[in-house]
Amino acid sequence: MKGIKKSGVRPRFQVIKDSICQAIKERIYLPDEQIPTEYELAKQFSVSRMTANRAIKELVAEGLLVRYQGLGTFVAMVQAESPLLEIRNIADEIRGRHSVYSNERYRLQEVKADKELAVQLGITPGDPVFHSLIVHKENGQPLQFAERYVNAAIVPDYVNQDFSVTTPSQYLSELFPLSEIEHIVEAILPNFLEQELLDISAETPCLLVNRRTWSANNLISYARLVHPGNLYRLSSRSEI
Amino acid sequence: MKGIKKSGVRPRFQVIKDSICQAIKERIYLPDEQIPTEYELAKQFSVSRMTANRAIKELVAEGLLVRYQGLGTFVAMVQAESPLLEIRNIADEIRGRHSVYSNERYRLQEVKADKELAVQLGITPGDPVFHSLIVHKENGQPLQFAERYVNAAIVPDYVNQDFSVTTPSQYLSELFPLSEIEHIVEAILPNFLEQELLDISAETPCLLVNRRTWSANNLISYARLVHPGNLYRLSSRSEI
DNA sequence: TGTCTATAATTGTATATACAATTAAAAGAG
DNA sequence: CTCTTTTAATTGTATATACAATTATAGACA
Repeated sequence: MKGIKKSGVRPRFQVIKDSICQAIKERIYLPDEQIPTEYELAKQFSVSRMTANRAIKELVAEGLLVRYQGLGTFVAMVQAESPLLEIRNIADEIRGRHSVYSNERYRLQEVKADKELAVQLGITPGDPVFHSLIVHKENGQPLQFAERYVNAAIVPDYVNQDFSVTTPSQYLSELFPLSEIEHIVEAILPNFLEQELLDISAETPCLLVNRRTWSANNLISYARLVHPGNLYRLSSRSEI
Repeated sequence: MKGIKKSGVRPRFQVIKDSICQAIKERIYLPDEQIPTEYELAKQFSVSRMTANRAIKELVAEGLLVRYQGLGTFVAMVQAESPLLEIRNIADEIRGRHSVYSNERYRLQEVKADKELAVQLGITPGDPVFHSLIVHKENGQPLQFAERYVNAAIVPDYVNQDFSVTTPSQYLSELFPLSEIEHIVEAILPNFLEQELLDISAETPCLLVNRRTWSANNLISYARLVHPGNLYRLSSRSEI
């Protein structure tokens, strides 16, 4: 009969994973410390480099390790520190609270990308982009300053749309189905325009959500969503 | 700085992943439908079976596909994108990799819960809690002000631990395996103590991560993690 | 008919090898 | 000394190959 030993045999890559996990847990490998290279692990466990590579690659995916090409593999600095956040459409969020949603649209025009914007959109400074600016309000109180830049080379007709009948995100999602989305959250103080439109003081800290969207590997848009810190939070609660 | 769209060549396994992703998205492959076998994909994309295997294995890890040995690979039934995004600290990218970690511990003592803390921990004002305060630093620069309150009624020995050999999170996670976790992120201006310990001005906006943890329906701890907004960001990037 | 068996299909694991890409450090040039 | 170039170390990707494990099914057999 074969197959009996199967239940007892752990795959070799799993043995390596377990060993590294335990070493991290027992603080034999400390945070940010370099662990043995693939070559060394392969020798140590008498496996091929590919098998050691698989073990490490999976641990990286699980967040226990980080690795840098040319440098090595290191124990992740912050274990289990990554929150899950829900970033929702602001209008839905406001309506979900049974509040009155409204907005004010301030601009929709073609501009030339400055240096920073060019970096964000992966284009060349001076390239044309479409710029729109909307302030979303809850019960008349400004809750989000939403500035969006769209790559004009990819979406040339964006500026000609009538966004009173459709919405920018609706228009974009139909023509350019979302393939990838990036959010970066940071804390800032509002600039003058943001102070004015959000009706807040210069000392009110704000949550800034930077959002970039891709469609079929094209970087379509970059949005800057500014929220007054005293009115808006990102939260999540999850079972493990 | 990379991490932006790889402009040059896309790895072959990535091309296969993209192709399958898109086919799922466009409902060319329907939920529960079998997709081509590794052998067929390898032939179709003119790659080795190992490369096709990698593409599929990663899509399985991402939840788009499920596979059964001996049967085949199928489109996952639940394509329900949770709006929850896993957000990770990208302090590494901001600071670069030449970092030396250190921390300073300021307190570990039993205190009585005030009204606000009692609300957070679901206890009665005056109940005992353990309070610890650590400032995490890299290259001597303060990066996180971490204030943690632990319910003393549930974890009575917390204050007696020697946290130079173990860590608070390690101790807690072993005795009280995490069952639920809540994060609330907001933007604040630092109070005087935070300014001092983080070595920032009163005008530096900060990201505050409020974290509460549960174990077996007991509210174990409440942590207040304050990060200077210019050094700390939360980021997520996900394929759809 | 019902049950066991062999087989084909498919995924799972493992190896040896090769070359590319990235990084830090050493070596060299001025 | 400073700047540039080269080199070594390490991870990233890719291939060809082999055999193991699992599953459904077709076929053999009683």
